[in-house]
Amino acid sequence: MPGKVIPLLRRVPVATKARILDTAESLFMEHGFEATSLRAITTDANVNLAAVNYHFGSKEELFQSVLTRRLDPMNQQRLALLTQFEHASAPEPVGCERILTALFLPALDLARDRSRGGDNFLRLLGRAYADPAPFIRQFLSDQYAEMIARFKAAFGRALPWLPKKELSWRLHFIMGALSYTLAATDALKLIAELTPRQLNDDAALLRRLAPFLLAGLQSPLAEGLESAPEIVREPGRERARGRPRKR
Amino acid sequence: MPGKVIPLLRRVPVATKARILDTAESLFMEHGFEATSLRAITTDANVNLAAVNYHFGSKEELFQSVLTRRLDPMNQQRLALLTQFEHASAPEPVGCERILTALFLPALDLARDRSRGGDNFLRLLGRAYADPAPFIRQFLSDQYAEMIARFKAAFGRALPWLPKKELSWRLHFIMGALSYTLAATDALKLIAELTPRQLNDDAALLRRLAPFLLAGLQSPLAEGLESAPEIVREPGRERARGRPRKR
DNA sequence: CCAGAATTCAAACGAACGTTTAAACGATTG
DNA sequence: CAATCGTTTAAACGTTCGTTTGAATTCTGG
Repeated sequence: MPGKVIPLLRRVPVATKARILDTAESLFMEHGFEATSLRAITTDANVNLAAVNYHFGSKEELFQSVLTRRLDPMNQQRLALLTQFEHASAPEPVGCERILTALFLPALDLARDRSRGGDNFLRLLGRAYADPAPFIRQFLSDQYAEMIARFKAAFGRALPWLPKKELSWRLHFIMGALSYTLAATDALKLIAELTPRQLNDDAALLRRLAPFLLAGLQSPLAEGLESAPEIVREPGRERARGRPRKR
Repeated sequence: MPGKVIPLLRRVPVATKARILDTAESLFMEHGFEATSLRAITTDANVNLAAVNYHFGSKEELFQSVLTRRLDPMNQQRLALLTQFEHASAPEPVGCERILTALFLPALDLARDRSRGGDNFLRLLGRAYADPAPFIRQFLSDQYAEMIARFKAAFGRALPWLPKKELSWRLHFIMGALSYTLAATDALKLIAELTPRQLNDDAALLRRLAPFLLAGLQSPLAEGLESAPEIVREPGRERARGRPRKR
């Protein structure tokens, strides 16, 4: 085992590495981590099978590289934007809407940019969130830790009346809705009569999602669900209370 | 190929099938579909390796059986509850809150019932939503089609001022937040200082989620995100506009 | 221009996968 | 009891997987 090599600036290998990253991003997006083989990636990228292990070490490290390449700059943008807003509104705390904007805008920006993976990458990211593989969960936690902490603090200042615990919940819901919405755009076509173009337009999607989540975030504290009136256990059997249905 | 056999009521085989289902549910929950091998399932269930193919036909059909066993009754409960509410409030349309209750209560009921898989199953379901495998997506679409249509119509009557398209989006967000929240409860521990007990209590989770989504659902129509003030491309570099920060 | 490092390449490795097979088993039935 | 049918069993099948190897090749610095 000769150890990992740090390639200086050369011509060809850069192209190989980049081609692997692009192809891997596309295939991971389409089939998920487990179901995407290194052979499929290297074949599509027109590189040798061993190239992945040579340049990245392992399949897992390749996956992390695919994520980091886009995720790291995006989270940096989010933090920079939040900082910018904080300076602008100081000493007043930044409003919820602008915090949400700082969270969503970089994602929206990425979704629009085809040269940075466009919609595909965000979908891959959304799926990674729900992936059971421990190395993926650990990786995402590390990548997100700083950003989440900063945004949580900002929300806390914007919603001072909200208990810390409740804020945690709501932030959890926001990240969940964001991730899922990006990941599963084609799973629930049945919900919408949206045109296919609209369904794949993550930018429009994010613009719709933000006000929805803003309302939930700012909603007053409420008590829980009403208790069950009576759970009907037998499926299909419709109890004919009140006027019976004809036929 | 002697064709699939319909087992009449016998003693032992029922136990085998049930043991496979229970074990598969647990393992699929923990590692996902692809990463769970039939060998792991059959070993843990103390049955022969060939038992899965004998009783279910294939690994995919086993997975569908695992889902159907819980999902079908739950969706039937949802529909029955909605029907019940509709009868109770007729001729007035059912309010949003009660529709949401009809959607969440059966899930909450399932989460509480350890004998029906408890939290585990809902987490498995949430992950299935984001799974790229076509057979899973197709299966979920079929299973959910009727229920989604009924609930969408109900929401449409409760929110008559909302354009159909906007309603589709919001319903999409609701299902997304619900699925993701159930699936990824341990992925984002960093968001919350919730005790581990609370994190695994899907019932409490659903009770928190419902009011949050209700607020978003009922929110007035809004225009999109504010346009970008300026995306900062360089990470880390903080531009000192306005008063410069000390230090 | 040549020594040496970096990269590519074809081939193979061992392990794990889902599925199939054919025989053995065990309870039910005529 | 013998025949039968559903079930279980152990073994094997053919594939595919991620990774490793060692030689060939390409590029680079002195």
